[in-house]
Amino acid sequence: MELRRLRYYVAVAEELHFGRAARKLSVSQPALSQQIQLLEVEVGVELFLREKRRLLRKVELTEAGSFFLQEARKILQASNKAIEATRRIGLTQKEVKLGTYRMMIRSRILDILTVCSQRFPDIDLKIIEFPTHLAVQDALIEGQLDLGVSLLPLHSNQLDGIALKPGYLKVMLSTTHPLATENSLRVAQLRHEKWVDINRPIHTVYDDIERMCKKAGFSREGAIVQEVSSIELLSGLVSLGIGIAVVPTFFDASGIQGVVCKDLINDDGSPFTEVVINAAICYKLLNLTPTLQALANAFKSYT
Amino acid sequence: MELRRLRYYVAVAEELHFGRAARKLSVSQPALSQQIQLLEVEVGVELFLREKRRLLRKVELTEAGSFFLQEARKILQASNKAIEATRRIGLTQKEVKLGTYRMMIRSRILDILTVCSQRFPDIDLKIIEFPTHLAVQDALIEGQLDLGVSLLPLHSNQLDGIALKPGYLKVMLSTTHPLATENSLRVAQLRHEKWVDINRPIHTVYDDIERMCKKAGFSREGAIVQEVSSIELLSGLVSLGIGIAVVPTFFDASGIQGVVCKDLINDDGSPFTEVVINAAICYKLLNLTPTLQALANAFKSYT
DNA sequence: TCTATCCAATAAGTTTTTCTTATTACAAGA
DNA sequence: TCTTGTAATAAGAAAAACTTATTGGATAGA
Repeated sequence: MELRRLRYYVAVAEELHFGRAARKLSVSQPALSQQIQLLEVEVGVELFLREKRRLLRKVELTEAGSFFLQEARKILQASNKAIEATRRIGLTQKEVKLGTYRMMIRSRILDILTVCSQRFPDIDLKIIEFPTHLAVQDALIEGQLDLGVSLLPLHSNQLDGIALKPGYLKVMLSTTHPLATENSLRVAQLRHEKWVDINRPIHTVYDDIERMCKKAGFSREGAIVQEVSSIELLSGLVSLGIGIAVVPTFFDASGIQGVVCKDLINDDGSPFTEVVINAAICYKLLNLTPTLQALANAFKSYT
Repeated sequence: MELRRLRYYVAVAEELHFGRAARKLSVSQPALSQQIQLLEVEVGVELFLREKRRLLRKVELTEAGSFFLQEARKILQASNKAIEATRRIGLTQKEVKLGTYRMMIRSRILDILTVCSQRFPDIDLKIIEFPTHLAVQDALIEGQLDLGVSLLPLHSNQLDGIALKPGYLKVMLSTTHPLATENSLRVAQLRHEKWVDINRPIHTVYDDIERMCKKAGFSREGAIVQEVSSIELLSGLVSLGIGIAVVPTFFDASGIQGVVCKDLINDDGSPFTEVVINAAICYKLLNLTPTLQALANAFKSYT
């Protein structure tokens, strides 16, 4: 038997609904049905009342099923506890230095701190901020850091990393901007705008954006009225109506007063994915311990 | 975390030797090394003392490792107990009728009974013997049986089954036979022998064997001095020197006085696998419950 | 009673994970 | 130094799990 199946089983048994349980597990409904069937065969017993050709459409537990639910919960809990306790005993490294860069989104940093304190309570995570994502990579190579969040590509083969979900671009506008009523925007609709943006030296996709505009028949050259060093500052300028900006899709602007974000779309209405911002959790290969790897994995799945 | 990794871990931690543990688990050594590494990353801690570039080549547990071993044992035990107890509660069917055929090897039947009583102690397994493997299939269709062991192919699409390991042919000789000193035999070496065999109506590969002999330049026609109805009787005749016989490789003749078995090989020395005897655990699709499926799986992996 | 909707099961094909067979690298013993 | 034993690594094969699309049965509303 495998714990995956127990996790799936517990989800279905708690929801009593395959569709909902599947959503909760971020898995498709057929995958879930299959795994539950396999589990039933493994145990050799029907866990859900389904035999009656679903006369009542409700999913219900059999007697054996509800017993098994209790046991499954215990086993899952025991395995989590075992990992935690083992970690506590075996941690060689109590302090981990994680490098971030100025442009990095505050909410991501918060997420990371949260995950760490929950899943690795004995690790003391020190966040060290660098001016640019490249400075993070340098610091990793020089051994000043254990882990770093940076943008791809990595500029040394001493480094490696785990990619996070790729980010695309969205448009940030003042709520009073004429285009703020649109659902989504095509690049061409931005041709006569004033822009604000991040300082070129820190910028990883400046040229990509320029290329994107050229393709749509205009240029931002001369239309960029101000450059700043952080995305938070940028949103300030946008909210004041100084200009519009493009920001990564993973930047959450919902808490920021006076700005709205609009999806960028192609002419056919499909999402615009030509410009990609790839971030990763990276480390120096020589310094990679199981602990750091486990941490990196944990961050990956939560960001 | 997955239980597979825990099982692997316990094996290595008990053996303190990757190679031996791998053999015990019927898995290759690299697979085991990989899974253990993944487990270490998952837990975030080194479980084995390996970092020291193996100055002593011995595999040793870290402190965290031996704690984790205890926990892993507990979890595995709990999951086995959970399945057993759930089975006990949920079993809908206490009696299972399993059909076998006369030619079937006694030791296999014993294996099956053993597995059942160990893994499904609440099930009362009734063995019913039929004259031929075809009679087993008929009885399944008529609903007289829950499961059956039979030879492939299945003669109805109402039936399905799980194939067992394929069997090939080996030669059974009297210990006093001139060829009994050989290590292995080519078909052509048997051209002047007298034969005993199973009754044609029960025989599934009679024609295959005849074809095999023809290929080697002779025929058994006329050289078959007696036909019998069970493989045990057959070995009796062989031990008396009445003739030689071909039997399935999975037939264990080591307990039978006065006979030896020799592998059949091709001219190039490779094993002769042209004639295949395919057995399967089968069932009627309509009557298939999770319990029967679980039983069938259990038998499959033990035979 | 018909139609639309909801839901789990099934089917087919893809992706991910695990496993296998080399091969390597290192230590220890002859 | 050469051989042997052992675990780690690499690369490709096999198995397991997952995806989307479809089916079929059951309910609810027209």
